[in-house]
Amino acid sequence: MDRNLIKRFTHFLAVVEEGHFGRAAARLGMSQPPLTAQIQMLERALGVKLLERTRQGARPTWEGEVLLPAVRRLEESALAVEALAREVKLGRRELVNIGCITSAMLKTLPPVIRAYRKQRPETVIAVRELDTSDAIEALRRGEIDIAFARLERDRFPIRIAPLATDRLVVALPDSDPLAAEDQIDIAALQDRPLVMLPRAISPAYFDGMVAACRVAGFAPVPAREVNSAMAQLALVASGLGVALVSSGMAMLAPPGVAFRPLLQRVEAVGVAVAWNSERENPICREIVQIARDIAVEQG
Amino acid sequence: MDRNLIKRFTHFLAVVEEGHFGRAAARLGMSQPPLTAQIQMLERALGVKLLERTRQGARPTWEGEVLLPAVRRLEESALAVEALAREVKLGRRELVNIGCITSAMLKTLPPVIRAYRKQRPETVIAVRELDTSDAIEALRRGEIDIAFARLERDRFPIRIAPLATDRLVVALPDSDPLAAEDQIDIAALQDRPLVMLPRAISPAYFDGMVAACRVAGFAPVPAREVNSAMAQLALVASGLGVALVSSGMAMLAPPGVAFRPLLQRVEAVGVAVAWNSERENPICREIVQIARDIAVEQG
DNA sequence: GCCCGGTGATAGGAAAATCGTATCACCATG
DNA sequence: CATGGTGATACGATTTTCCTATCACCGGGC
Repeated sequence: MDRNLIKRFTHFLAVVEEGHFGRAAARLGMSQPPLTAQIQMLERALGVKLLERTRQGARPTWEGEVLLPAVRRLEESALAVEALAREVKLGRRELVNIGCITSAMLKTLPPVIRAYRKQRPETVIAVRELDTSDAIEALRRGEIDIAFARLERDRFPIRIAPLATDRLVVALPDSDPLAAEDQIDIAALQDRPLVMLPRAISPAYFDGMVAACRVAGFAPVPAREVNSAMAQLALVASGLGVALVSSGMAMLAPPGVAFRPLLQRVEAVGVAVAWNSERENPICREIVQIARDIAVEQG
Repeated sequence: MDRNLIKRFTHFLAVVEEGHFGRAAARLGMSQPPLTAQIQMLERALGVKLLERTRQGARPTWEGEVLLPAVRRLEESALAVEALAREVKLGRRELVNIGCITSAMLKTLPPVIRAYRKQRPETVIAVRELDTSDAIEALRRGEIDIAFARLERDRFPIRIAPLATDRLVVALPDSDPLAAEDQIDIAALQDRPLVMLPRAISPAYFDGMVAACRVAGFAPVPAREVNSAMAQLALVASGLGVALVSSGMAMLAPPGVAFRPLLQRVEAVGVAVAWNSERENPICREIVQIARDIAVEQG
């Protein structure tokens, strides 16, 4: 990747938003001619014209329009990093806040909450659905006290207790020929478009899935990326691809989707309960213990 | 924003992933000393030490760990822009970004996508799960082209086409005595703790539910608020309360939860397809038309 | 038709950023 | 003690980015 292009994409966005090279330059704190030069360099590097220039200013070409949403997300990611860095520099809760990934929401969490509630009926329990990476971050910042997420090791100050191993299963459109089989050889997915979650959302899921495909001799080709496990299932139901998902998702019975186990028993990183050791308190300890006990009972 | 920092964040990520300045430099196609310099400039600019240096290489500090997920998202955004630019250059693809609320994810969206795909197999469809308020924002900013959300009227520049009416149903723990009934009088919920979504997430759902309870002579007491429909169901399954949810959620068939219709037919704001009239394009028009046609067929 | 003003593009040079090679400082290991 | 591996420092070269000044083009008004 040519990293010098990254900044230029944000310049492109400024011009689109201002619709005018001069005003965009002012906003970026520079003069107009070098901004023109940067946009032209970007266009040359991509081999695509991104802006139509008129006397009334500039507006995106069709190609520019297609790129725009992704460029916006890049800008927002950069702003998010910047904002987070500011907060980290400054360094700073109640009740028990639990974060939980989608696939643990209906399988792992309810029995834990039921048991905890028997012991501590007066504690307020708040639950948020979060993906693994957001859950880790929320633990660090003290926004949640406990997380149920797909993690395999401690990372100071986050401590974990593994609750279960997990397996990957195939989610298919129920009209798919492969759905007629009881089990599916992972190699059969070689040329199939895969609906995947980005690595950032759940690194363990992503790495486990990539590793399993590689062992079978191919690199998974992401046909689509989506931002949630539910969206993954929706695209499968829409016929846009198949997905390797955790077995926890098979507890849902969404119409249009068939779940099939893999012929190869592909272990995935299971759900663990996690907490921030710097913010450990009796409630945390109790919930963690309950989660462990239940995991042992369930084998 | 200091745009020169963006590239350096991606350098930081490479060092973390390699755990070694030398190997990270090789991966980035540069030599080690300037990489060291770039990281130090980044640390100085942020006023935060991001990496501990040891003889065995480098690993992130606590602060570095906190920033890491956001930096990963930045890197992936950049890769996504690059990948999309490549596709745009080849002129092969059009991209349509769709946002969809959870309850429409498996009921409304798949048939629309299936139909559209028959007409335009070369169009790339990207789907994101968003709640109603986020979907409106994303439409305004042009991050998505189409949204399926719970809306009842236009709000310039957002235009909508209603697709369906909807009804509220009761979600109960399946062991609940009330689950034995075929239909439930809403008044029976008067003293039951309700698991609710905040108004901000879906104003239409909230207002419809509050209105129905008031007609029955009581104000709903939110025992719990959660951030997603999935978390709502998880708390019901955990025995922490009951919920009034849209009938679309019953399609998930989650374990531990029973869905029962209300005795009173309580209409709720249904799912509508929405688009930004300032960014209207042929693809939007086609998808909106397909969604309408399907809604009419389904009655 | 002519003039004017607004827009982005071009030109040339200066400044800043980024880079490379060479070397250093430190530390663990044998 | 010698060696090797790591990141840091030093210095100079190269590349990138920037600025001011000016140009080319075009539409609108008179």
